[in-house]
Amino acid sequence: MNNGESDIDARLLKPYDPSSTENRIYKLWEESGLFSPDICIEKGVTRPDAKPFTIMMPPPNATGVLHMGHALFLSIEDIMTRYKRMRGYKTLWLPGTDHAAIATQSKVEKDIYKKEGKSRHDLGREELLKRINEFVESNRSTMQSQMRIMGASCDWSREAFTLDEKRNVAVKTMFKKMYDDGLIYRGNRIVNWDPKGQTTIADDEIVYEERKAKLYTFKYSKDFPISISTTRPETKVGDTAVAVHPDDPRYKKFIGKEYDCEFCGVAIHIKIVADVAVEKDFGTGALGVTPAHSMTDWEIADRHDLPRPQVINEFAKMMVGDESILGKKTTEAREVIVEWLKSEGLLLKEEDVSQNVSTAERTGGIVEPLPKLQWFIDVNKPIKARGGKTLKELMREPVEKSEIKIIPDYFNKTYFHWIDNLRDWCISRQIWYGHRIPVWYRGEEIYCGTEAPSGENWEQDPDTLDTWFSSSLWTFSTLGWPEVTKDLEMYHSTDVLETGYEILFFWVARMILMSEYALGEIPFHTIYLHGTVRDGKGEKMSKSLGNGIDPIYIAEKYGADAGRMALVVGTAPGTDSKIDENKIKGYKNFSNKIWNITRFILDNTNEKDWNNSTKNELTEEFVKISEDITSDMENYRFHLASEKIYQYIWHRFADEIVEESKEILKAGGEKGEERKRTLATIWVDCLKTLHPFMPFVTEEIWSMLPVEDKNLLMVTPWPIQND
RNA sequence: GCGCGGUUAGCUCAGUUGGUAGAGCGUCCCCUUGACGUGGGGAAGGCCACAGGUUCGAAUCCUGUAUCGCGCACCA
Repeated sequence: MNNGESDIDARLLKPYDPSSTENRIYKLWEESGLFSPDICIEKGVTRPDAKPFTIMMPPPNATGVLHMGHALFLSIEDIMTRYKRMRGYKTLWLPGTDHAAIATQSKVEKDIYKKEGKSRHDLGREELLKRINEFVESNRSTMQSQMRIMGASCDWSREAFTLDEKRNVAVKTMFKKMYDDGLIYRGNRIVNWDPKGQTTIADDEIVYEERKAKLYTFKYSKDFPISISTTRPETKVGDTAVAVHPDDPRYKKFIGKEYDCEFCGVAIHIKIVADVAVEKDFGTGALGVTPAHSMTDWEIADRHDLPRPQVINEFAKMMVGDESILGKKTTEAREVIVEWLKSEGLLLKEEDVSQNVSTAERTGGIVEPLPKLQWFIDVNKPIKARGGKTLKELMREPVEKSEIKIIPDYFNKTYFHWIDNLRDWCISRQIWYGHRIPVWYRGEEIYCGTEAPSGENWEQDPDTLDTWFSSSLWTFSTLGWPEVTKDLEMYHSTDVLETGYEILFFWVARMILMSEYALGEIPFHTIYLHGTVRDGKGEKMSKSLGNGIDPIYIAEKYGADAGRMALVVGTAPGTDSKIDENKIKGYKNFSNKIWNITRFILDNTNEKDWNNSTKNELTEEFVKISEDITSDMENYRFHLASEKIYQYIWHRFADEIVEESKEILKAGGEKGEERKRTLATIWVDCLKTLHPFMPFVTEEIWSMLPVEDKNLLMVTPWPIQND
């Protein structure tokens, strides 16, 4: 080569090959220990008094392998982490996985049933849990190796699992604390019951499906004065009232009256009540109130002190009536009752309507609202230790006061809207996989504690906790709480919570709740919400659709660097994106481009050029760009920062500066010497700036540069060190 | 029903505090130039959904309309 002054690394003579590079580089990083902030201090790359920067990884569900959505969040969080680490922060990105109680158990149950034809009851609690644990362990290690493939620079030494022993201590401690404060109570209340999964589910675990249904209009009996409409006549055997709007002139005269009816062989007692929840214009303007099997009716019953007989059981079968309906499925009973109405001449109208049917997200079962004895968290009870504020207020205030900033900010409104509609949180689940409720019973006695009570004949509550209970403790349970550890003091409150907007409520809001309640501080000051990664057609990628693109396949084919860039460039926070293999290919080409830029510069420079940085128009131009990019990084505009460095490197540095350098270098002389130093100076800073986005190829190139006293690029200071 | 968001080049999308529009991919033409053909040079292509308003000036702010998407609530 022209000067022959430096020996080019043999690797550079071939096109860049990510597959032979990335694994090796990751090993290098991991073996250096520098993902851990402690080691960074030990090795002198971070000052002991540096400010901490902390991200808790949203733990992926232990149900499967990583998909593109995970690849997106891993990329964004790794970008933030690497950037802050290079800025000198005591940087902690703590990884973990979520046991995802219902999702995991139902997956394993399904698999076992398919393979062995056995139900969980055939296996028993112990055996099922053993199987689930095996399944989870194997998934966890798969996911961990996948995160390594993506280049995640997280601190594996602190890795956590929402169902490990330490997290179990945190869960039990929190439960007891809330129980003692009267925030957790056991109550017989209406819940969403999934007859298929045989468990309660949260409001957020319901998926509405639009279906066709028939709306029947009828009277309970011939002498009943008001007709009502329903799509579920079978529930009417559980009616205790008819509600009308207080201002409805048609029904005013009936308010307060009571009637005894014989409805399909069941004696019912109906009181006419006035309630503003009733819409005058819907149906007949009169609502048959079934307190035990409808959420809104339950609330009406609260307001009017109505009895709430349960007429449908946990298997969605009728509990009352004669042999014509007793024990029958609700759908069968419906037909019987409709026939009865017809034969009695009570049916006035039958019309086709479409309605939203509540189904369980995980099992697809039709949700049957039922009264059940369950554990709840009271979100409206004033808490003495928190100045009489309620949990709702504790969730609302930090966002209201901008102590917590949501990016993009239009999610603030969604957040407040959700809080306003929030009801008490049902936290008990009738499944086996999860944190067991730390409550024991003996006759009438009840005991709540982190350990079983002493004495004979105590029986622990068989239920487990909603998986979100344990994940809501994530920002501090990962740091050792309830123990006051050094980590907890150093890294909590954390800095950024990066996650998908779809779990703003399930998870993010509840972390705010728990942190404010237990520690009296915010769990993080910034919430960065990313969108959903969709396929080329704009459909949500899912296993059931079979349209998922495996990020590992992408990493193998194009390199993790290319995949990361494709996911990040131009993807504004909060907006959905489509994955496009062509785009990824483009960034693979970019990897090769910077590979060859390096070859050109190394070909034309000497060791001294790399250790004698210079300052001139070109270097100053890059400083400006670098400052601009730094400002983007500080303001979470990674989609712009990544694009800018890409633009600069390819279309300014390579296309123009390198091109014009060919002439200048040929001419030689002092100008040529200065140009060599310029190229080296700018290129060093380009690699640093690009490193958070494309860590592998930049680290690999860095290792080949004749820069003196260099450390790994991942801990080399960022070009701009002031904000 | 309530709320939120999108509507910008053929496609996918950026556009930070208002200063008459950008990228990637695609298309067309040219270039076997010593870093790279996974490349280089050039070109075409947009009344920034529509209608008003504020402003010296609007893709950007305000009002309304259309349309697509999402969230919540829910019809008993």
